[in-house]
Amino acid sequence: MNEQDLRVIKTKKNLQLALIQLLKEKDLEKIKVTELCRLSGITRRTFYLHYENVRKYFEEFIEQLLEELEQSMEKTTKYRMMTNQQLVPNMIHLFEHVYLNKESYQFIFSGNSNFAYYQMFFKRIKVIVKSSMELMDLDHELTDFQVAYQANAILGMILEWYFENFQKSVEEMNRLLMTSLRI
Amino acid sequence: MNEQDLRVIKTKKNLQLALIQLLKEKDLEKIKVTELCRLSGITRRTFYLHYENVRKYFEEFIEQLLEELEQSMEKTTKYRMMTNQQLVPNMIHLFEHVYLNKESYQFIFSGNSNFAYYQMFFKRIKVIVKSSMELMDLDHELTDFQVAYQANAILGMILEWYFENFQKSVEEMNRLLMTSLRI
DNA sequence: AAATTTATTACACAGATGTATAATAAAAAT
DNA sequence: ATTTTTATTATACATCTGTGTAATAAATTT
Repeated sequence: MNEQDLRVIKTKKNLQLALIQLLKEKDLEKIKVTELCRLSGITRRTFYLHYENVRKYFEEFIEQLLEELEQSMEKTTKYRMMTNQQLVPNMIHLFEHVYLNKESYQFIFSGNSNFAYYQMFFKRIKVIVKSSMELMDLDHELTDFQVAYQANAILGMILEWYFENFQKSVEEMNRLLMTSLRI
Repeated sequence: MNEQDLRVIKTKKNLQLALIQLLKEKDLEKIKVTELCRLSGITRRTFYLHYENVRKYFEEFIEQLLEELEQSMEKTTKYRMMTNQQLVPNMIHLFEHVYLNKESYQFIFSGNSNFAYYQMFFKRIKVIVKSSMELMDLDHELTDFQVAYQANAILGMILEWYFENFQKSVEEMNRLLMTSLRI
């Protein structure tokens, strides 16, 4: 499959439009390949030529989010390095990114979602947190478990935010993260 | 449905035996209701009279694990309260419980698993961590987000342990948790 | 603009899901 | 021990999944 081929691009665009619409209407687990294809006007056979199953399709969808998330977190680290300042709430861009992509996170964190998606976040945030921790704590030797601890702690706050239906503001979340980091 | 009814008990027992066997043979997502029923000698109709779908069935299975997990974590807190000692590695019983139930956790944390199962752990550990934090830090006012942070941090270590295929010993995990708690 | 490549379709099939209905058999209540 | 209750079964049906094959049409290459 040539991802540059106009036909492929068109197919995937139609598929994504259908997905976004269906996500507004119904639960993740209720979205069938059949329906996705009917709505996007492609045949099921075409879908299966691209993806093994629905989960693999969503993973591609999520990969796009991860790119953005990475950029927003690196923004924070880079700024700290350049100005050599201590971390303050308005330097954090993570929650801003999450809030802007609320709808997507709403389906990723839903109970019907697949654990593989969460793992994608866990793994990516670990990489980011690790390089950030290494830059800040040059003297300490870091284990993978300390990184996993910190990375998942942050994910815990996002998850809690999701459970509270994103009621707290981005600024409030930034402040809350700071208090936990200082404990 | 009367859960005490001998017929129900028999049905569920047969189902669980079939599940455990199938989990050894194949991936979680590959286990079909049809197969589960064929192996346990019950009809598919009976299965659906008890559970909405496979996920709901697993949730019941996991609930049993959560009971044990809760007890092992409370053991730690209670001992601390009684002896009024500072937390030391050999007081932690959490990882011991996880290790003993390795097989179960292996399927809960697999990529094919459902995020709902993880959420069950998240929610339960939050409750436990909260009461533990409140007992220790009587002066501080706790937000749900601080609790979520700590609870998920611990889950992060378990998750990392799973990814490393439980190579580290229970004692090592206890020590590793201590270092992260002190950061 | 014509030839070539290849993504998409149309159609078909075995097996799975989820649900409905009446018949049956096993347990509980009397 | 008999009656009553109800969990389980047998059977059937519409819909969905995942895959195979040959025909078609759209894009790329020449």
